[in-house]
Amino acid sequence: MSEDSIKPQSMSSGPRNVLRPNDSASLWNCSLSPGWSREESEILRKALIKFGIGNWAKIIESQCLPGKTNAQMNLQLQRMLGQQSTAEFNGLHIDPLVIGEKNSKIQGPTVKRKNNCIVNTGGKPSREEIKRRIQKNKELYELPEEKWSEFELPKPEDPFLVLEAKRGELRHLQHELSSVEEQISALRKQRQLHLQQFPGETDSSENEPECADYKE
DNA sequence: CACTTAGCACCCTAGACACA
DNA sequence: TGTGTCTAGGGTGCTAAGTG
Repeated sequence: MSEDSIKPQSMSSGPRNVLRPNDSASLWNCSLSPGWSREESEILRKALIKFGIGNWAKIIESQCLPGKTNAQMNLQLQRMLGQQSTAEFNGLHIDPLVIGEKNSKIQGPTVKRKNNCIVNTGGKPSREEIKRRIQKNKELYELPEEKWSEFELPKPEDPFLVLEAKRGELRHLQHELSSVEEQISALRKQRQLHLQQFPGETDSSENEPECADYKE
């Protein structure tokens, strides 16, 4: 830091750099982050068991999770472990959800949590302390090699095939949307005809939800 | 209804660490 | 020793719930 008197600013004020559609309703008690699908989370879990916790370079190299950065994966690991500090599991072939399950049961006034993750409050542990914890966690949680060595991770796909699949998905959704729009339009016409024939009846459509959201 | 508060997710960066 | 990587911890903006 060059300016020791200035408080570090992690993010500039004003609008955020990235607009996130997933800035959404509360996701309490949900292990998934909005940016992670259940499948992706499961792939990461397997990759962590196979390559070892914190071995981001190998996971990225395997291309089993294209587009994910080590920062994103680390955040998801923290959610799975249920604790912010990951150092004590570094390099271990463990199931992070086992630790997460254990951490979720830890309660008490001294337990500080952030995003449902236990935050380290007792000062930064020394190198020796971390090594000691790694050894202990290895004895307690490490899975045998014959278990994780046969884990199958998704192979990197041809980006053109991925693009084509996404286009197909988009076409399907567009078709579904126009079908729903047609149904709505037909119902409206039907109702108008009915009201023309029986003008005395009230228009029950007033109680219907607005469909404006469907318009692009 | 407007405002406040609580709690969440994601972003960001300083500093520690590993390695060439 | 320089450089790149990793990660702990803090900041910001969001929504839901609470309150007057």
